[in-house]
Formats: sequence, C-alpha cells, structure tokens
Amino acid sequence: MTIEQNLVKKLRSSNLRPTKQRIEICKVLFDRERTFHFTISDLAKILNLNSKNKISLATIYNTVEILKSKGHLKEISINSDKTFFDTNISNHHHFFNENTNELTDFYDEDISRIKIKKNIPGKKVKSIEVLVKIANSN
Amino acid sequence: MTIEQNLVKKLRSSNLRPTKQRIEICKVLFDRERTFHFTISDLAKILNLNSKNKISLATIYNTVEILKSKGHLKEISINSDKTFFDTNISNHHHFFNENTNELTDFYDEDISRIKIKKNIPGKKVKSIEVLVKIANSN
DNA sequence: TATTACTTTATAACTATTCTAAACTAGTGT
DNA sequence: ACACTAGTTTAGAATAGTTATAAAGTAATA
Repeated sequence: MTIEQNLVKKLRSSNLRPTKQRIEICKVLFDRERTFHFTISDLAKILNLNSKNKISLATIYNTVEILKSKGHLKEISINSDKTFFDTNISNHHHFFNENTNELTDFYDEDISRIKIKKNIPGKKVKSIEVLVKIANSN
Repeated sequence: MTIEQNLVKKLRSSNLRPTKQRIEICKVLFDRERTFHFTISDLAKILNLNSKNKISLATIYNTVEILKSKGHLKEISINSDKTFFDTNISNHHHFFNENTNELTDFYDEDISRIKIKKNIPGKKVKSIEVLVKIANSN
C-alpha cells in the first residue's frame, strides 16, 4: 500500500474526506521516521515552500485542529506564545531545552513509575505528563 | 512590619522601585493566604474593578514580566490561548481539571520520587514539572 | 532643588488565531 | 455522465493577546 493510500485510509477512518490539501498536510506530518514537534507556522512554511499550489493558512489551522480532535495529533504544553503540536500521540513526556527551545520526547520507560499520592474526590486521572527543563550544564 | 513595608522590601531587594502601581499589583498577588493562578486579564480585572486610579495594561504586563524575571512569579504550561502565572514559585506540580479548566497545586510530597533514567550529554536538569489532567469520573 | 534614570501611560503596531461567506469539490444517486 | 448535496477551501476581515513607542511623570540622589 502506498503512503498516499495509507493516509487516505487514515482520513477516511476518521470520517474526513481525503482532499488534496489534507493529503499534502498529512504527508508532511505523518510520512516521517521520527515524531514531529511543530507550530502552525512551521507547518505552513514546509507546505508552501516549494509547491506552487499554496494551501491557505485557514485550511492548515482547520486541518490541524480536526486531526487533533480525532486524536491524530496532540497539543503540547510549553510556555510559549505559539501553540505546539506533536505527531506522537502516545502517552509520553518531554525534555525542553531552554537554550535552543527544542523539544525531545521521552517515554514511560525512561522515568521511574509515577504515583500520585493525593486523590481528588470524584475525579479520574486522565493523563500524567512530565516536562523536564534542561539547559547547558556549564 | 506592615504588608506594604514587606512589599516595598521585596521590590527593593530585586532592584525595583516601589512605585504606587507596583505596590498595588504586589498586594493583589502576594497578600493572600493561598497561591494564586492568574492570567493578565484576571489581574487587570481585579486591579481596576473598584479603584479609581486605573493601572494601565502596559504596566501590568511589564510588572508581571519583571516579577517573573526576578523569580517572584512562575509562568505555567497549560494548553491555552492565554498565558497563566503562578505566585507559587517553589517546585511544584499541577492538577488540571478538564471539566472546569481549574488548576490546583500539589507538591513533591504528593508524588513518588521522580527519577529520569535518560540523560542528555552536556545538559543539566533545571526542573521537573508534572501535569496531571483530571476529569469527572462518571 | 536640580538632575538623572527609571516608570507609567495611551495608543499604535504586531502576531496568532478565528470567523465569514463565496467559490469549489468529493461523494452519492440517477 | 450529470446533478445534487454536504463538506471543504479560500482570501480577507475581524478578534484577542501581547509588545513597542515615545512623551509625560516620578523616585532616588546629590
């Protein structure tokens, strides 16, 4: 199955019409080895750099929002004026490099088991996310 | 020592002139029992609700930014279109209530000791922050 | 009191994001 | 193939949070 067919399947399975634009966007997001941390403007730059058929910003916003709502993207919590997204939707954690503003994933196996000793009556834990801020050690 | 004298001391110790506006702002931020989670607009609303000497938005932004840079406030990472701040500057963690968007602090003693098993060469861990998302259990 | 550096302010500018409404397109039935 | 409908894209306007500007005001210091 080609990459494109896979993406069409992914879109259809979320009840999204596989339009030209969505497929282009999904190629950038999901056709890669490693997970991808990005802002809307990162994505727009990549999409519209070399192609003659520019995709409008509104479509990029819409598509990212809808992919997030379908669970194909995650929004990341970092102090910033921009919103970051992550193609890694599994439960995982981040290193945030304060010198370069870079994000790196790490996983449950890279951290000791976390146990919350306080419980909030009537509430259920939905997720536990750890943000480790790092910086040059010198 | 009065509250005001304390705040003046706090400002001076950070090389900040204790102006009328800064003292007003600090009163709202620091003269309270519990820690305070707020956005700029929360703070502006409180400051300018009943007083006749309105403090300009620019001053509020400036002051919060400078208090943050001096370590008297912390910026909080939450997915949101607004920036949140916290008067609790100690290392601590948050519950985020997905139903109400409320934040609640919790501390190192409420969580098992966290050990990061992965190390990034040349980098030092500056902080470890945990965000626990909770929601109604029904 | 005079001087200087810092601070406040209104307002303009900027930037990220959302809205709008018209044009376009994919899917479906005929 | 054609027409219909619902869903999608688009440019541009609108909105909202935040930062910059430059003039007026104020605190500290001598």
